[in-house]
Amino acid sequence: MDDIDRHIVTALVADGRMSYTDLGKLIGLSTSAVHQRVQKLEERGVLRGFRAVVDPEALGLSLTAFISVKPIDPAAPDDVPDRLKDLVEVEDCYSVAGDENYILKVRVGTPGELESLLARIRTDAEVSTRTTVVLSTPFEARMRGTTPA
Amino acid sequence: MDDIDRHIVTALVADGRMSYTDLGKLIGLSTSAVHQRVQKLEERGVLRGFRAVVDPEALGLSLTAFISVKPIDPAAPDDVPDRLKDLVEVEDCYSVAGDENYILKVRVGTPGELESLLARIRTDAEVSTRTTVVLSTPFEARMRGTTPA
DNA sequence: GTGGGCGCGTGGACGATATCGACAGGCACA
DNA sequence: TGTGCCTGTCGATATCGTCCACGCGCCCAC
Repeated sequence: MDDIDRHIVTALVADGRMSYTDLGKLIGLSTSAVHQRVQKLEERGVLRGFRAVVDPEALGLSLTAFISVKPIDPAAPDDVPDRLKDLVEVEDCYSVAGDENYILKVRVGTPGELESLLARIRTDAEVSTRTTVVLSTPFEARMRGTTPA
Repeated sequence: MDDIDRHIVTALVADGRMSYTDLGKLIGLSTSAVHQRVQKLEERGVLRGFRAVVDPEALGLSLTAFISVKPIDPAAPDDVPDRLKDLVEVEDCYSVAGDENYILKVRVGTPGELESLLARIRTDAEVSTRTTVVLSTPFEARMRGTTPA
């Protein structure tokens, strides 16, 4: 994991479809060399994969919210993530320190869908919830590939 | 935006480097046809781009936190996102309804870095902060491409 | 009914790219 | 001074992206 690797990672975060040829020219290495490095970065788990970035609005998911979650029975075994993983509306699930146990980020289309999602979360995971609705998203999913430029 | 488009989007979210040839076979269309559709999806902004997914730990960013932010002077003009956009540690910035004005997601390497980041946020944006540290991440950045399977 | 325009998909051809193997240089270590 | 390892270059080949011409079905005007 040297500077060249960091440079590669940065470039691929910016453009995941960049060809190895272009990548090589960009960082001053042959096509094969960058190819080998990318493969090793994937093997080591540094690069987890490549994915398309989709506009949630275009999919009709115009309402984003954070839901803080706390078990109703603190003594019960904690398998909240397991119980929530089938709810496709739940995009992120973080276990956190603090008053609540988990923070979820969810995306739905309408307030009505949010309401029924909350009901499902409460019953499926046996938790109480505190919801914060997102009004706008100044920026999101920025990634510093460790190389500032 | 029909079922075929949704299918394409789903496939590209799962694997952003899938070749047009494979994509065509997968959804039962010729290479050229999927190529045209993907281009239009990009033009329409449904597909915002392609990026590599990086393991933050591999970059030495092992500490994630949410920071809720509230202006010290509620009467001051609200340009918090502008003031924070240069802090590369801030990955997401959401304007939210509720007691606080913004929720930030940040990634740093150490508690010490979090401390100095908080100081910078407070002075740069003239806000008070409430920080929730992430202990673990059961899942993150899931994407429903609208096609359940 | 007929003809034109249009959106969408197909198939082929060409150049570019990914991918693999063989080989060369630098470096640490014995 | 070898020896092994890592890393990069180079070249060959199959595959892929990209572009173009064509065909089909649909809608609408006349």
